[in-house]
Amino acid sequence: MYASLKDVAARAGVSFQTTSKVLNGDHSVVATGTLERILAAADEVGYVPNALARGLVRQTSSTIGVLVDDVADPALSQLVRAAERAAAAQRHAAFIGAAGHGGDPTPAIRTMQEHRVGGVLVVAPSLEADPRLGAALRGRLPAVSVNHVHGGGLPVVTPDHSTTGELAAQHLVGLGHREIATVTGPRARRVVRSRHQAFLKCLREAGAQLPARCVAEADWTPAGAYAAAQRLLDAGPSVGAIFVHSDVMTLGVLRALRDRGIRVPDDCSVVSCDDVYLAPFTSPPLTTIHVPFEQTGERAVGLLLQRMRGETIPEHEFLPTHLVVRSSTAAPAREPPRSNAGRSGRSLAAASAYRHTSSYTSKERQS
Amino acid sequence: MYASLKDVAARAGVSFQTTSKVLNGDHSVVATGTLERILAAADEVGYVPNALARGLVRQTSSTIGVLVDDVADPALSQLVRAAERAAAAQRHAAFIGAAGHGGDPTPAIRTMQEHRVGGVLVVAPSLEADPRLGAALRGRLPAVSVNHVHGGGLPVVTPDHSTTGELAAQHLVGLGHREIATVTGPRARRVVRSRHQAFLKCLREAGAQLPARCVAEADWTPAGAYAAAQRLLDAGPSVGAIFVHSDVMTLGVLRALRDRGIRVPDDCSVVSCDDVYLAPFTSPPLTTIHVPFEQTGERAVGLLLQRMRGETIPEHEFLPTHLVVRSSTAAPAREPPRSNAGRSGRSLAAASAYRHTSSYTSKERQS
DNA sequence: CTGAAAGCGCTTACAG
DNA sequence: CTGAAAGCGCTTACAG
Repeated sequence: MYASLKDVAARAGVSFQTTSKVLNGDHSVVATGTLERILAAADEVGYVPNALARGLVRQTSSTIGVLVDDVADPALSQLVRAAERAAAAQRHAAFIGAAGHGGDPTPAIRTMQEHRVGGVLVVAPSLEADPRLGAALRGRLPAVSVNHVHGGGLPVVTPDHSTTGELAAQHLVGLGHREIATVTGPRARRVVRSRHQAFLKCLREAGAQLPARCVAEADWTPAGAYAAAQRLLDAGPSVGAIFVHSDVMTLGVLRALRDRGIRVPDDCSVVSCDDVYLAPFTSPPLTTIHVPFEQTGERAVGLLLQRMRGETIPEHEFLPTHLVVRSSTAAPAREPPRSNAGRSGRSLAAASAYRHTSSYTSKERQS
Repeated sequence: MYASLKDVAARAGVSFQTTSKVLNGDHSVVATGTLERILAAADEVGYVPNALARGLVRQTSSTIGVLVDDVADPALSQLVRAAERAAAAQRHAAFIGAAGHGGDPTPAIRTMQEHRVGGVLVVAPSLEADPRLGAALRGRLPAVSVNHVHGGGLPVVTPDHSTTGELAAQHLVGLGHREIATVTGPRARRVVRSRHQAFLKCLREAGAQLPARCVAEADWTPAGAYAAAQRLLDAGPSVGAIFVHSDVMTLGVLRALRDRGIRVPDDCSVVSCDDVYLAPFTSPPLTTIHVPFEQTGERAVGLLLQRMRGETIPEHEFLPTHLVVRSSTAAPAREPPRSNAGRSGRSLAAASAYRHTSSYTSKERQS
């Protein structure tokens, strides 16, 4: 079906080896007439080089594998999109392989190995505690991960999760909130612990507290977060602000609040993280910590490609997050009046200290 | 780095050709002792077959390419996820290539060709009018598309878009609405025209009308839909119901309604399409036409794989959609009283005639 | 400036 | 039951 180098060579009247050199850009090697004949012949037969054969002889591959938990996750899909672009920009094709939701990543990695990918990008936070992931990769394949991998030894580039927790706490405290609660992701996750601990620490430093009944764990889904918010609201009636570990979960939290007639931000402020496309369009628009998923994907692939070229790359790299203020947070309304003046003063200062953005990602969609 | 067949053969004390046969499952061909020795040797050296070499000699490939507009689109990413799974289930690895947002799909297809994919799945509605897409594929590579491709000649499997329009119209009319408006996707798109025309036809049959000022076009983004809804509301004050061409756009429409103090569904009903993960968690939860993105992806890959095996497959296949009733639609409230009794009777009948679901997709997410 | 040789890791007839 | 040959489409020294 495809024309081979030999077909091109025959048509140009030269050997296929010479054809190979010319088509690989080594123009210095031939006389002008030959060059043109070869180029024309390649064009005429519609020559498309065979990357399989090339990979075989060069013992190197121009492909990477992207091992991903869930491409349909709004945050991960952004990351994967950026990763694919970065790979394509450096002329690398990307295999996509589903890690399989807490399932066994081994088959997907095995498939990638069979296809002799030059390296793999790991986008599988659900597998951070799975020893099979590191075991399958370590020492076998160049790899870069955007999440921690059990056993270590893999370069990691991630958004700075502790800053995320800090920014959320500072924002809430700065607005004057003291009755604070949080809906976290699964606490088995490092991201969750990083965010939560930094959040906690900041709160303590500001003299606010976070009793156990004000912490509810959820499973990253809106439904799970809905249930978690219910628990929170049942446990203690006076919640002035909630920090939620993802925009998608915030959908569930907002619904729980709405169901009880609690107004956001008048009765309760909500700050979350991620800043995915829906954040500017929830009701009300979300104040959230922007997590640079695109940059993470782009940078991770950049490092992976360096690594594949034999360069040394950093073991760990953090990408900064920042607060985006929209309309889901405000100073608390029904506090004792004595602190009102001071609080609103602080609140203004706090608001202007942060970057204010209301951009949203515009995107095509399907049928 | 990788052990080869020869390494395994040397260790087992047989020829590498015999090793090849055995490792490919042709156990009948050797004596029991040999079989065991080979299997053990392969295991010891950690043999991983080279798919590149195999593909080269077999002149066939166990890969497909997935050409996609935007992996980060909530609907397309669901489809892609299902497609990848279906491919993996049949032992095919998937390359992912971005068509590049209305840009040139040729480079991505070229890369896939270089890697000798066995076929390509097209998930690129934004390119349905681009002649380059069909030109690059037709007659060169087995392909199946989930959207129309300019010039035709490519098997297409899509959700049934005209039914989508019908279901929306029937639901609204059944509830008693007559003052209806719509926010459509870009009218250059076939999906949009199919949905819109069917919607229009159904409305007419029911004696409702849709004047031009009640039709606003948007670009699939929440922001675009927000602006479109503004135009609608500015043009004619009495809008009792809106049909929106996607859940994501509905985010913008709901915000526009909210901004004007129009309550949903009390003052205005909203029905949309897609039924992506956020639909049960908007404010209010969305009544929407469920579009089977997962099945579409799965089925499309199934057909592609058949096609790659040389089987004949249908030119066009439609997958059914269905209405999911949640809380964004209701019978109109402030109609003249004369028609109230009849309407509420109809409204009940209409509601019970449809499938009622409140499921949401639960999913893992990242870091 | 051009060509012939060797070989990447496999599979597939074909012999023995 | 096992092995030797040929060849998939390339690239990379090495000769001329």
